[in-house]
Amino acid sequence: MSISIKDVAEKAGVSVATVSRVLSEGPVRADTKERVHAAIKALGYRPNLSARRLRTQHAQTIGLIVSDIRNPFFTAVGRGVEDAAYRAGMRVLLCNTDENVERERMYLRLMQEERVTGLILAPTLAMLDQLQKNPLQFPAVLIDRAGAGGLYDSVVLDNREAANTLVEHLFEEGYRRIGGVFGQTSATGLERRDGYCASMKARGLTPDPRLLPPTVDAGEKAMSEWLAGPDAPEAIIASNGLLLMGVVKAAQRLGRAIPSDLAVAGFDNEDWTEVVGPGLTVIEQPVHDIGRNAMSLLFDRLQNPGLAPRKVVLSGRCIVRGSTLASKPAALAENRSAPLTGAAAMNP
Amino acid sequence: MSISIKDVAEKAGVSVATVSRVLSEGPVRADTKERVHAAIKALGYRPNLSARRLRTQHAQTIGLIVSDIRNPFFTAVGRGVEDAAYRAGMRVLLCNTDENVERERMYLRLMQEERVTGLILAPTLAMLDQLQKNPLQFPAVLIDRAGAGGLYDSVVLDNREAANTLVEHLFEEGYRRIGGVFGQTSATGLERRDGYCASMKARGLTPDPRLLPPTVDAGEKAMSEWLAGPDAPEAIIASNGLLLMGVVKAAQRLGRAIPSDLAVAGFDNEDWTEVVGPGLTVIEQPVHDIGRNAMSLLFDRLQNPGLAPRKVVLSGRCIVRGSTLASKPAALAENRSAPLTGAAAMNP
DNA sequence: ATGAAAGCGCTAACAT
DNA sequence: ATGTTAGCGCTTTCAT
Repeated sequence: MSISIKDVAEKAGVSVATVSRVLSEGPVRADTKERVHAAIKALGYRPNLSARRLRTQHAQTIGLIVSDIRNPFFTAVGRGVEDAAYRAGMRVLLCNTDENVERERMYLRLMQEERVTGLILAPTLAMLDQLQKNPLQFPAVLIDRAGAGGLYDSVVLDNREAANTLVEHLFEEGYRRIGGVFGQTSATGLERRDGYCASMKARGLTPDPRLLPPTVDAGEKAMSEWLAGPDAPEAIIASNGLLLMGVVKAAQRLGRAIPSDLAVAGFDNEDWTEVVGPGLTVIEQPVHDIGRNAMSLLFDRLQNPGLAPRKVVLSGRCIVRGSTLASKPAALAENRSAPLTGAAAMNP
Repeated sequence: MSISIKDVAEKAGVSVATVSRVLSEGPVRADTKERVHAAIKALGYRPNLSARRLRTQHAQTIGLIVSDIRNPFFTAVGRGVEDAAYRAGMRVLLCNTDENVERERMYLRLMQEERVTGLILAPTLAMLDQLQKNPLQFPAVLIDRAGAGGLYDSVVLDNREAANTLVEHLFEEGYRRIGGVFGQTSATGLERRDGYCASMKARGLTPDPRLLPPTVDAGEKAMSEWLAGPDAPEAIIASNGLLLMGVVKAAQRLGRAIPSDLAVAGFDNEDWTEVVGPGLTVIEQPVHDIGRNAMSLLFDRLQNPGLAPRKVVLSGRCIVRGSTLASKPAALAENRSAPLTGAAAMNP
């Protein structure tokens, strides 16, 4: 049993109410306040947050559920959330679902049992669906992956635009057979795929998107097979940093030079994308802003629960590096304009 | 106000005690149990963890305080901890101090206010000191950075051995002017520095260690100046993944080729170290094991508080890649054996 | 300015 | 097997 407010009250010769007032900076005479502080120090008293929360019905806690803590995108977003939360005197409860709906459900339950003040959530596709049917009991903001739904506040990237930017850039550099690997567990992965497909078609090219688990290993495995086959692309787009890493690993393993054998572009401007090979062309997401915006939407909603759901759409910034800047013979470039299906047809 | 056990009891026509028994799988008749479950479902009841914790005096919570969540080493350790915790029915409270003693103290206070069951902590140097003077009120396990102190259980890498392994490897490859950058905020950084210095001296070489804040930027800045100066090393050791990244960035910025202009070795086998340049030689830490071992020590202590503090020392594995494998003329190698101070002296 | 007392939601004796 | 009740540590009326 640890030291309670009662022990402090006894030691200071006052009532528990007075101690409580001292703790909450209430009206207390200076000398009694001093006596109480002395007692607190002498006993090493620390308030019990469980008791306080139970009494006040105020958790002062923001839940943050992300799908993969190993993904630097989410750690960066987390920092944004944390900074804003602590400025507001709130704690952050960080949970990691591993893109696993089971765990996601478990953590959502936990959040409810903790009676969190609000929640910031990067849901899987499956969860996104459930959230529309069974709305949450507390204010929530969706990040990174909001889908179309209109029940929740959200802050996302303009994924279609960003994917289009990458396709456009590759097209202008002369690439035609442009493939793409996309995370299959998130609305974001799908949106980037859609943007890619639309952009390809708009240029008269045949899209070749592959949906994968958003992990390094899945990316490497899929790309290894793809690159070794007859329908190998001459440029590839990866929908997040983990898949991008997988692509690079596969290219290296197969001895494909970047960009001369394979041009590479992707999402997430992580440190390593700058130093690998000739540098990787990426869409940089305003990671910290995503976190901050999410908190800001959340606080607005806490103050005014009646607000209509808002969607904040941020833009990515395309950082062009050497991985997409092959300068090659025009002849080869000509060759490239053959539609992707042409080559694919060679492989019945 | 949310739904409480009382509402459920009323709806099911039983007492709150019975509901509580149902929740804790106590002895309840099958049909009443069913009625209670029905009521729970109908009302969407979820237990209030604050109340439960207050009553049971059992937080069922493991605190985890790390110094930098952006460092993949710590996210990986975190996963190990989380896995073990959830298997034991415990929650993890993850906090991130940014190597900032202020925040570290704040979080330590928070842990106490949450009345955590136990704590896993990667302390800064300054905190390590305080921990010896003012012991914590609850069981704690130090990870990554334990220093010499004997008050706490700890699980660490054999840092001196690992640093020696790197020096030895570089020496055998013919490098003589071997510099090192080490994190200045952790016992681990200092131990690796000491191991490096001892190993250098044992080979008749003059060590040139630099202590830095353990960040990419600090590493890049320091190395840029170092490499541009007259006492530039021909090989460099970096004491963690962030500094290692800084070294690589600096080398690239200055147009130094790896390994022909600068050999590079470091700690932490992150994905990117495999794909950058010729691949980076690194010490791989058993990251997941560190987390798991920490939890295991913690649980042992919870069951038996009287145990004497134990220190688990794990070994790193040296992964040799191209960044340290320059094959160069013997003449150059001869040149290299000139003591580092010789060159340094040219710069008064 | 301070104290007495109720009660937040829950569990665990102790009754029945 | 089930109900009654005390109390975990705290805040917050309501008195004084």
